[in-house]
Amino acid sequence: MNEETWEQVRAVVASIPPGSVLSYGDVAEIAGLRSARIVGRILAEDSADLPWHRVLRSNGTVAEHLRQRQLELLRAEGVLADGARVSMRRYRWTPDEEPRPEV
DNA sequence: AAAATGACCTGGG
DNA sequence: ACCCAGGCCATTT
Repeated sequence: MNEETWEQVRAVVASIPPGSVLSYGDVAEIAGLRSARIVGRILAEDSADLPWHRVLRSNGTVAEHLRQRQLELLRAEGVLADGARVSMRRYRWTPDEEPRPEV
């Protein structure tokens, strides 16, 4: 894993504002990578000082072993999950977006 | 060197 | 909702 992409990915994740989320694939795309797996791998390795909970699967679910923790952290900033699934429609972040329309 | 393993994604039936 | 196939790619067996 080269140093550069590692920092790229971290920078992208760090830039996600509270109350919004991105998928692993989104992060990969923004960071200029071709694989979402790499993003997951980097976060798995070291996510200590990042808002890692704002990154989830493209379908709004999260990995089993993180489910409790991640949804709780998201709930704390206003991102509500319907059961095990977060609505990407509502919370997905795009850098230029305006206030989201209701439901 | 070859195969398995992930905090993954997309498209199809 | 379900299952499956194929793509993805660094790291570890």
